[in-house]
Amino acid sequence: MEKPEKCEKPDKCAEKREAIIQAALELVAEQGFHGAPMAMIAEKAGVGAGTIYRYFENKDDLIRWIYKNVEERFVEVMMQGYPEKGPVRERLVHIGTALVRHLISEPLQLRFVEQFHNSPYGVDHRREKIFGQGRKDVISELFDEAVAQQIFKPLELAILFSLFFGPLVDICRDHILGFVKLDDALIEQVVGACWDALRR
Amino acid sequence: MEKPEKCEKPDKCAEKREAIIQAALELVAEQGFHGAPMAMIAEKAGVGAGTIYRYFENKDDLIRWIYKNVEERFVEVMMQGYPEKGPVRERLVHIGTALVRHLISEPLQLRFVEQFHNSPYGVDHRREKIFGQGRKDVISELFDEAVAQQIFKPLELAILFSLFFGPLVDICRDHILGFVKLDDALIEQVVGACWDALRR
Amino acid sequence: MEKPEKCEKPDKCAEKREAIIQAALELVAEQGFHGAPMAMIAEKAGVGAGTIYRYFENKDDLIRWIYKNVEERFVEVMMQGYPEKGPVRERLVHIGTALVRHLISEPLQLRFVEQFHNSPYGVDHRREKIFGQGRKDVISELFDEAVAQQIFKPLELAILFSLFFGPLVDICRDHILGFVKLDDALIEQVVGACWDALRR
Amino acid sequence: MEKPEKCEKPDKCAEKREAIIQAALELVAEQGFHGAPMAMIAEKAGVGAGTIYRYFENKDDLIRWIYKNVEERFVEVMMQGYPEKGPVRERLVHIGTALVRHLISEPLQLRFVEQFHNSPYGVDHRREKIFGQGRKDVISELFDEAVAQQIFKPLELAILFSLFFGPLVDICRDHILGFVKLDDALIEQVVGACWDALRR
DNA sequence: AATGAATGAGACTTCATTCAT
DNA sequence: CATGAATGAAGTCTCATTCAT
Repeated sequence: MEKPEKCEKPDKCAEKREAIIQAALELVAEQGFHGAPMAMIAEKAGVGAGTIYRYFENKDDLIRWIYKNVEERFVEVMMQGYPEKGPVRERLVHIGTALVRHLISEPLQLRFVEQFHNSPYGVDHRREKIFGQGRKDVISELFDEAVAQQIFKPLELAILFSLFFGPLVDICRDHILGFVKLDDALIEQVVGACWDALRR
Repeated sequence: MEKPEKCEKPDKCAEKREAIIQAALELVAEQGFHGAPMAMIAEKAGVGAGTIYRYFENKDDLIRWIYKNVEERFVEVMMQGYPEKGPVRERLVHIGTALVRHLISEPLQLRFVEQFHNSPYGVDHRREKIFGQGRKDVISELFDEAVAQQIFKPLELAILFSLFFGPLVDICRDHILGFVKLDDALIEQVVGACWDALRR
Repeated sequence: MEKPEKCEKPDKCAEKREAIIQAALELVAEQGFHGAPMAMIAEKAGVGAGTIYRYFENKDDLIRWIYKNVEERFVEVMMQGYPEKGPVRERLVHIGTALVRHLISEPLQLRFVEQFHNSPYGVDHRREKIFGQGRKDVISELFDEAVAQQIFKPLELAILFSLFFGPLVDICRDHILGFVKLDDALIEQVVGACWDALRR
Repeated sequence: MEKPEKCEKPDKCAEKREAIIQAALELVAEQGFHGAPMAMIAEKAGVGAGTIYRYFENKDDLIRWIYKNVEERFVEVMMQGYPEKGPVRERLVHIGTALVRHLISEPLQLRFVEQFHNSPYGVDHRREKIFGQGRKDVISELFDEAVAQQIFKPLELAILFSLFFGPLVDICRDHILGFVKLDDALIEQVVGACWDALRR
């Protein structure tokens, strides 16, 4: 992930960039898009309003960039300690558990992603994700493999993803909002339930 | 679906009300809240800008009213032909199938509801829904019963709901956006998968 | 004061007219012009919004008509029991006392008049009053006479009026708003003070 | 007359602020509140519509700020050259004369204040002025002293103020509107008349 | 490179007035 | 005649973006 703008003092610049991103992330996560005007983001980041435009073309660009980063972070987390050689179930449980643990430890990221999905760009993004499958990622490969081995139900990838990730994200949201209280045991049960949905 | 405003000429009034509701529903569903200014709603409905305010106190009121109605419609649909005396699985499959059929036949309603959930009122609404369980509805009762009979996993209602309804809604969205193509056979499979997630 | 609109059922019409006038008077007096929209006046008067326009050309016309009536009422009150043959002081005290008594017994009329004086028409009205002295009224004659007899200071009528009526109206307003408490004795003192201002 | 908003370039900012204040003062004075929409104020001030909101939170804030300043200016003017040690009559005449001279030289300020007094805030302001007499000002002290020395009639402060200031303001308004023509001699006579109203 | 004051399009809402019923 | 639903111009205020410093 290269920095889209050149900068002579990398440290200083990276700092400001990060401050802007963090401020925008927090505001959008906590107040929604409509509660995150550029002026407020700038103030919270401790920079001038015009400065944001030196790092991002416009508000959309900023938002999209944050989304991309957060999503990549999700993948990183799921790949950390991924038992590449383990059986399908172990690999899937690892992914689900890692994701849930991350989401509830980074509530702002989850809330941001949810805000993003409902917006003009949300749909575009998902379209690109599903159809622009240029590069098969590890998770897609796992699902494909499980289908091929007749461990999973013979369904399209998009559907399998919804069956597995949909409930996990919903339940994490409920945890963050205080509607349910996840602990290690419960996480295991929930991930297990999602596994059941996929299993033949 | 009662008419909250008095009106001397029910026909004419109901027409305009419906036109406003339909216009707002479409615009919000297709463009998001941010793409549905009151002036545009009025124009699409073929009424003057001020006319909306004869039927709804303000924009929030309009949006909430639509949401409430759409949600009630969802429940109605799920309850239509509900096999009250049938086994748990049959009842659950009926609910899931009916919901999916309705959602993909009324794509605007689904998109609207998704937009609504991300907004200042979205969270409040869910909170009230989960904690203000004054009146147990038929669906909650079904789930409670299935847990008591040890047919479902022993999990909280909120979690069971996420496991069952979360993927269904996600997949319907993907169908609407053209990412997957649901037919009767596929619907059955998907609902079956969600059942598997709940089953002990 | 003829009724500007013809009407076949004088009773019914007069009733509606009065209701409209009373409603407008109250609303303007209590909430100011900005708190008295036509729709609210109509509702308070128990008539349709459009009905007002059968009796008055527009809002300005309504307001002006009320003002004219209220002002005429003031004159009537001051002329009631007016000691035409009495000495100047007695006549003036009668006028002042009668006015004060009326104003504090009809707070709405006072408040309305004050609202009226500050408005686009307020100035026009005063201009006409001062320069369009076509018909000398009794009060102007009294002041002229008092000046001629060298009882009053040799000042213009407009100034003498301000010296006498200005404080009286102000003090009545303060009474209505609860800032001072007028009783018969105090009224006498205040009118006496205003007399002192005029006296040579 | 402190600047309530911070600004890095005092000169430029103060200029715009002043332009906005002057524009609002003129429009309100000449056309009333109803004739002074924010867009018109902005245009007259030669700034963008949104700019006003960098200096004032909202329209009320702008109006109140102007009023406060104008009122303070009135007090300043009356206190300039105030003969603190002189006899009561001299002090009072100074106050009255200074006020009248100022009002007729700054007709916009007088008209503005009169507009202000008739408005939702007008009454509140007067109430606070009369009852919230936390800090006795010089003028109140003068009146209190004159009552104590039995120079003035034994009346409440609010009444004495109405007797003295009421006619002065009214007459200044008439001068501004061209109904009377004040000169030094006439001012002296009028102030003298108001003194007579107070004197025992 | 950074700032933040300035901008003005556009959002929501109100209300005097009209006109079909 | 009376009604009140409908209208749309106009009001207040917000905010993404620009640009002089």
